[in-house]
Amino acid sequence: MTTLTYREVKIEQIDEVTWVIPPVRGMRVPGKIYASRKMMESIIKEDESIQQVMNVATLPGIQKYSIAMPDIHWGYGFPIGGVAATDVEDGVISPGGVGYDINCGVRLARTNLTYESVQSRLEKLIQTLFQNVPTGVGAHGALRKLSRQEIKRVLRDGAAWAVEYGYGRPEDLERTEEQGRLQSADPDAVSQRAIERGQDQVGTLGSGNHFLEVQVVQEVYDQAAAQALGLFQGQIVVMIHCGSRGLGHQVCEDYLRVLADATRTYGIVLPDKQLACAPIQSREGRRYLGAMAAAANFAWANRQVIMGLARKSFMDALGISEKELGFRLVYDVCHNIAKVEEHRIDGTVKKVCVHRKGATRAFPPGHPLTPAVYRAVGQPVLVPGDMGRYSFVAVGTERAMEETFGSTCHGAGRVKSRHQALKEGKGKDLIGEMRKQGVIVQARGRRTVAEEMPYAYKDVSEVVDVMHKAGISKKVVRLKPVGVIKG
DNA sequence: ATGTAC
Repeated sequence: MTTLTYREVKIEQIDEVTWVIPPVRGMRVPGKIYASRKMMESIIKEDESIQQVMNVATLPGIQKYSIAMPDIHWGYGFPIGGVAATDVEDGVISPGGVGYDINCGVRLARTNLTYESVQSRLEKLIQTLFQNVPTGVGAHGALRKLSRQEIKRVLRDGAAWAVEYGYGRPEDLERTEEQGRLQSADPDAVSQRAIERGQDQVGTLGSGNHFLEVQVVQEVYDQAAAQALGLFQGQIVVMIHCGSRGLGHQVCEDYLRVLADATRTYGIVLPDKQLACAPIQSREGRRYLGAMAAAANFAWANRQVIMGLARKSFMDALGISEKELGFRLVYDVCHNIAKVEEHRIDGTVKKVCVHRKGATRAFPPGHPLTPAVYRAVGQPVLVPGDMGRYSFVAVGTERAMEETFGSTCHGAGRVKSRHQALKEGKGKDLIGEMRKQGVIVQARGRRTVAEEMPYAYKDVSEVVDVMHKAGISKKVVRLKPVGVIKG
């Protein structure tokens, strides 16, 4: 074991994949980072994210540790790949701890199909998906434009709204984190402008790192868990990664302003303005939590509708029945959210507000919030990688409850900036290169493809392996993309 | 992430 120095602070390695930052300069708790030594060295060099872990540790009411996953990188105020739990009674809530894309998340659907059986018709399938699921920054028009009243129902009911309209089955809800609906949602706390932005965007994918991928189960690490999740080697599955679109973005923007004022009102002293926050029990704090929950519900409805569009695309493109297809939700996780949960701290169960920003809930086998169908194996964890290599499915553990407020990593993390990736991708036939590697890509813009190419990302397997070694989440399967639609 | 700047 060893130490590394960051801005004159000695970061101590406590085991192969865990590092602790001592509480210095106003930190109320230590920092804890999961990473290999190699990763840790590059994290220290790369950006401000270690400083952000330390900044988060100064927040009023923070419990145990300011935590970061191996896919940590710089974000607005809080690092992306960070977890912070604050005491519900005397702690704060911060929009920076959730991020702009409220309930950005991932959903995985399984099918009865094998790669072998669809390989020759894959081109048509990807084209059909691209036609049916609107992609791109301003993507709109998957459904008729919804009235303001209807959007309020989306904000209140989440995924259940979409199921009611035929974009899924009631059992999908049992396989969605929080059953696809936070009851604390307060649609009246969402601005008129945010609602207007959402009216035409339910069922749209968006841009950036958002995607819909047709993938193949490439390797099974845990046969029993894979079977419980309905997964098998060679199987075709669909991964959907997107969030709350313009509506969630507007909610974040609106409340950053509100909470910047609240920070002053309540006399909270912060090392960085971007950590703007308010006591959870304050009027401003409660209102943000209500609006955030409403935006989270919008994101669940969005992913549920997209899944419905994908199901229909499969049936149409392949000319098969619903029964032959066997399209079923495996699970849907949030990557960007703050939620009130119960956790054991110093031997007593306490209500805390867990901010997960670029982190995944990873509840263990037996936990009451792990769906009954997965109670024996643990809550599924979905970790997208890059569009060329692979993504992972894992499950949560008891260790996660003890050490990370039931949380694990969420993705690969960038290794190159968007700008740098764009520069290097210029003049290259990136889509052609992907095709040679067996991945059909359909995208709205060439720029997004360049920004999102595999070389722009770290190897997600290294990230997942760190969390596996730490015992926080357990690998179940690896998924290889064969078709991608993007913004 | 985002009607990529009110």
